[in-house]
Amino acid sequence: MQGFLLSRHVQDLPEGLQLDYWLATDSGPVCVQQSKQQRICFIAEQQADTARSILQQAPYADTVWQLREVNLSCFCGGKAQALYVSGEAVARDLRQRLQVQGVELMEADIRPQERFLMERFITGSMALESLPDRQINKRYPLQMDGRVKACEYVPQLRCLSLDIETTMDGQTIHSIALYGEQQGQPVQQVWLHWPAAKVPDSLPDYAVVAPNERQMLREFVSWLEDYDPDVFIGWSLVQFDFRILCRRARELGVRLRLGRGGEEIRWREGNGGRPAKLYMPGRVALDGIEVMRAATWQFESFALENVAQQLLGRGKDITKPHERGAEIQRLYHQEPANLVAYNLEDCRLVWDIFAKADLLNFVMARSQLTGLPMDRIGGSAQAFDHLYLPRLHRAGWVAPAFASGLAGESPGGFVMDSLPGLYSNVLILDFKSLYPSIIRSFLIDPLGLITGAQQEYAIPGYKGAQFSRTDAILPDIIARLWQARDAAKADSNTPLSTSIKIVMNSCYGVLGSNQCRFYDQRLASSITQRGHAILKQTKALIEAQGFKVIYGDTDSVFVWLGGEPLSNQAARDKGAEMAAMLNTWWSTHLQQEYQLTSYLEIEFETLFRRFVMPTVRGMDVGSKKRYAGVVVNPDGSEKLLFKGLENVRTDWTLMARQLQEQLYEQVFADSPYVDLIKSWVTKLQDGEIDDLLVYRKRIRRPLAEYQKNVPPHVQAARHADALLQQEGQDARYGQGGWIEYVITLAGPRALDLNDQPLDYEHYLERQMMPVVDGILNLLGDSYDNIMNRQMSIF
DNA sequence: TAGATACGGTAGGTCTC
DNA sequence: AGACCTACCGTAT
Repeated sequence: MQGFLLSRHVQDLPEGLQLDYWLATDSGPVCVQQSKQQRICFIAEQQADTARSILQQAPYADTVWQLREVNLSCFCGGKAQALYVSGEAVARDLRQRLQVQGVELMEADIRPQERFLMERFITGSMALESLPDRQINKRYPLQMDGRVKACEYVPQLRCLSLDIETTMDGQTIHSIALYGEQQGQPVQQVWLHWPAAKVPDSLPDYAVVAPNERQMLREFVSWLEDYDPDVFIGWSLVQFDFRILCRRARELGVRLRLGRGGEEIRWREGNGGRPAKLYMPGRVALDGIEVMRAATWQFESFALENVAQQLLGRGKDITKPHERGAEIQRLYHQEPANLVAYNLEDCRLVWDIFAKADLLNFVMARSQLTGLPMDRIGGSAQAFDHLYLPRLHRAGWVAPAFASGLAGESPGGFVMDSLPGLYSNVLILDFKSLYPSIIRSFLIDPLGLITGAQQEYAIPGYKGAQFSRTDAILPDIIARLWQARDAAKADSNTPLSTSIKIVMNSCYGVLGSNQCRFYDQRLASSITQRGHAILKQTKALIEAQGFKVIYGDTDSVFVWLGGEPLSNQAARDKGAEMAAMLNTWWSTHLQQEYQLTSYLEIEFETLFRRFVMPTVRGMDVGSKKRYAGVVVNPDGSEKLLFKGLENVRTDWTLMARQLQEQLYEQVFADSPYVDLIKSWVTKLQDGEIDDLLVYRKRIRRPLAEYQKNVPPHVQAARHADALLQQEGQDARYGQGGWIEYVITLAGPRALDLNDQPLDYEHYLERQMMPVVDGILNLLGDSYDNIMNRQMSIF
């Protein structure tokens, strides 16, 4: 029997730790328990005697813990001893006692439910060697203390989209909606509470009316027990819907026994800015926003209506955020049938977004790769540990304590000085997954760094590092991921290849973070500085062939093919030829210089028919991280591309962004641009484009924290909140958030509270002029020149 | 319990003449 | 008034 891990838990029982794993299998949910488990950490043998005496002085029976010699070495030299403790609370206390006395603990942060899995190389799924022979919660099969092992298994999960509507203060729940699909048929249900005497007769057939909120919650829970979903999805699902459901259930005395073991679910505030957590054994709650971020989706706003609009091309009925709350109240009281429909539609939007972006498969692939729980977002360091530690142990080593590597900063990517100008025929060549390929080629590895230091025939890194040719672990992990990604690509399995790419790239991120247990300046620098050298050498090789490299950032070079007219095909051929030459060169070079196999892989990626590299504003030096061009796709179609420029910046007005797009289009087509600019100026001054003059910016801190200077968006927010308070309404921006504002003759004002005239002069000088001059200066022209403005000082 | 650095631009605020 | 510095935000990779 094979199962996919839905959740994992540890219980502190008198006879030892019990690990609970809930699995989804082909025959439904199954619980696997492992009893009498222990918490493990390691202590260097030099500190073992000290540790032993501290442990003996602690008020616990010495059967609760054991300190034993094991055949493992520490990074600091010498052997390690393992400390086993058979209780979580005791372990916590003992760790505390040891640490205050200066005993350094290794791997003490690894939770037992994860350690059990990782030491068996189990990530997302496990195989049971014997069938479950008892039951839990009088319903689900339970296997106790059976043997389990790693496997690759991905089931169909039973998924439901959940959304609630509440009063504006979130104190009362009006309605709860669920949407799912089963065998292609929709499963939809909305609960609404409404006085029995006046139940409207026009409600849709999926609506269930309860006489009060308490009864509504009870019916909701009982329906769920019956339907028995594996996964809940939603929008701000844990942070909003489940928080309110949990609180409201407690207040009304309804037990939300939605854990599959019959547990009442619990909501826990996330500390330190992390998302809130839900305790719900046997089920998973996935927040669409977090999952999309993890899958590197980017939107100007993650508001459901915006993401739905962008991705599905359809949005919600009620769109204005400030009016939404009030509209829901009105619907509830006056048009309950529409509230029900609206509530369900939100569920369906989330469902459709998950389907369209293949989010569930992404989350499952990621879990299968890293061993992280499905609802654990981020967690790169934990994923790294899950893959690395068991292999390190097999090699006979224990991971170091935190911050024991060589401290110090390490540079990031190398960004070339750019050569500004307007070009034809520019290519981007870039290294595919550069940092992973460096790790793989140069055998960059935490263990290899330790053992390589003593070895004669090692590979040189940076900052004095030497890497072993024989002991590396990470390069193997990368190699496996790399092959899996190639296979996923060949299968067109996008969610899998995306998650592999993310996991591969996060390996550098983890090693480069000084919070990481393996952090060592030499490790991070041996990756990034090698990248610098590779990029510089690549540039030199291309220029030796007579082409000019006009820019490059971290893993890419921008090559100008020269002023001669060139067909797209000819340019493409040059790109492919150049990439082939470089790959061969690197392969030969690594072999000859280091006797290493090169996994570096440069690709011809983009052809620009026209290209602009701007200067830093008001200067002659070329800009970095800002450019634009006309991309020619392989099928011959063309597309305007902007990077870093105002056009892609959400904190610039739509006027500036649209003008930039149109202006660059004209310039790339060698068409006249004067009329275009003049007409924008006229439209602005005639008040025809006031709706394009809105700034939108995040207030990233609580409003009161802006002390040293008060930027315009904060001024607008403060003014707005003061006004709202005066009128007895709730302040909006106290805790930060987003604000839309305009610049008026009286200063910055929140958009929807403004009654002042707009400051067109500001928009001309601060939005239009920079955008226009950004490209015209390269052509020897300027905004002032076009508008015949005198350059006089007075 | 935690992936990184590099860069550009606006506007506010301070210092200097 | 202008030079210079800093805070803040969003972005590229």
